[in-house]
Amino acid sequence: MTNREIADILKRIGDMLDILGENRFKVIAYRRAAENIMNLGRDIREYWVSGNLEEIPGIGAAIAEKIEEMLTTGRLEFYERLQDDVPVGVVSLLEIPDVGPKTAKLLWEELGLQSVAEVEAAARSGVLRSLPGLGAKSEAKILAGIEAVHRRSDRISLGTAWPVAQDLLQALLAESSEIVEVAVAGSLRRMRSTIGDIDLLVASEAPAAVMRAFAGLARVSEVMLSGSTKTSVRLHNGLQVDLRVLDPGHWGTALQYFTGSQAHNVRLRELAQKQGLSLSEYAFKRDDGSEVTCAQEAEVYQTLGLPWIPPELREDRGEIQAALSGELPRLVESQAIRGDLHAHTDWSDGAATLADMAEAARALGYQYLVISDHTQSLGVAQGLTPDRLAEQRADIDALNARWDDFTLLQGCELEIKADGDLDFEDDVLARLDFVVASVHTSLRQDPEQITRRVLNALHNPYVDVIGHPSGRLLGQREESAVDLGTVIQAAAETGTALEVNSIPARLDLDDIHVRRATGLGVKIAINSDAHHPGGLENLSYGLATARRGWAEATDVLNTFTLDELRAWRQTRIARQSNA
DNA sequence: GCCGTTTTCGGCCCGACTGTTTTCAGTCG
Repeated sequence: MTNREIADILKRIGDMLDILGENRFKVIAYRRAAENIMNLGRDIREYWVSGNLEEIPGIGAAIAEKIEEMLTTGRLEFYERLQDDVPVGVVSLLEIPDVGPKTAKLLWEELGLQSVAEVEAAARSGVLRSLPGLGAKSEAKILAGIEAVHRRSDRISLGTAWPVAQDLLQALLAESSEIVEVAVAGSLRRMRSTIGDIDLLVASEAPAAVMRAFAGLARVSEVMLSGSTKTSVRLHNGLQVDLRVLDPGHWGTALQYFTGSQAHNVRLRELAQKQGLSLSEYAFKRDDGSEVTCAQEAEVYQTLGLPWIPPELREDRGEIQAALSGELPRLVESQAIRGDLHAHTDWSDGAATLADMAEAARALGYQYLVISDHTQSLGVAQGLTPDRLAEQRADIDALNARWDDFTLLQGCELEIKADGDLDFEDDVLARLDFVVASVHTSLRQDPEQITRRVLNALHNPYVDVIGHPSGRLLGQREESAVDLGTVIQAAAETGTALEVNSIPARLDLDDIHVRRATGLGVKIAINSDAHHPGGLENLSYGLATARRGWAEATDVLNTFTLDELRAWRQTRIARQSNA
């Protein structure tokens, strides 16, 4: 069983116990364990084999025993027995917004409903309103929630949400003069790869006026909810946006709170409690009722004796412990990026010329740009033959005479073919300045096969980086079956770098595997994979993903100067060729 | 069910909003 399968079962156990009305801390324990397993970045079997399951945060003797049973037998008796008490179909009712454990239990016990479809039918026929505690409004709300489920209101990508949020902030500032501070909060500020809804935060002395202005923005199609501190709207494009407006004096606690994550906040509040403080989005309260307010976010952490923690780290993945012991990473920043190692031109499937891509990279302040057009076997992308590659080299050399502060490097995005062979012979690769090798075809191979392909590329001394290693396309395609744990191990041995591809639908490697890779000394390359000049700017999303993976500048290949980059490649080729 | 710069037992975050409520439960983040 995979990490995800085990985590899914533990999470569902949490849901079942919740519906049964079990001790809520037991429920939280199962959910926390599931979350931490999803965050591992390595196969849970490794912990099991070495007898270290209980080293995973949130996993104690009881859950460790259950994991062991699942890994040994592929089943879990406890889970199967629970299904006699709560059918899995009842758990699925929790997917409906505004239906929680109590309502799910009610619908099941009173009406025998065990699927979203059955609840929908019951709601339409008007029987839900007869249940104790439910009325006509609740019935309508449940129906609306089910329609939202049907619309498959999937999470949207970071690259979609970020510009929308910036636009909304600008529009809000233009509409209202009563705004003291504005910020993006929530998972968007933490730069998660996908976003459920956009959270905006405003500090103002006139909240009602600000919220009226917000509800009146042209992009807003519907006001879903409005209270004295919070307004939720739906935009014409279907996105949900929550706006909170708070007093400027409470800005620090509010920004901290609404940035989350929820799990991070819970940890922080537990820490506060140990210090005799109660933390809310408004203030710290002491037992005697006196308050400590924070106008700046850093003051919140300072009050608890912590350094400020960057939003990208706030996922309860050990950041508070690291902050307590003074071991927070010094995350890589955009100024440290000296170049981009993966970009396409009209020589293959890009939209722009070599010169246009180069000038765009130079305008970003880069020292170098690697042109990595596709190679011959990727026909759909007009992949280059060795001959075409030689012609391109002449053009690149000619262009390089233009600048003394910038260098265009010739690379390629080398096909790792379905049988594991590479698309060029070594003598062709040796003439290039840089090589990114990627899988684009036969992504549905079984784990052994596709992992062997990537390992083969890793062991070629001329391959510098493995491009978008998992092959995922967020919301469209699951990652391939490639065993990233094995790939990362091998990269640590060969000295090959792994890419964090910055295309918003990819963000691949993801944050969890970045952390695992850098922890083993593997260099990562944060690349735009741009197919037009504007695409270079997507690199900020890859950078954020790397930061979420605790990456420091020294972990990132493209913080190197051009000389360092060349030396790195030469040294690695020499070492790997002798190995 | 997990966990420990007070604890191996007794804790485990905090508030807004909604609906069906005569004082609060449920859900959400």
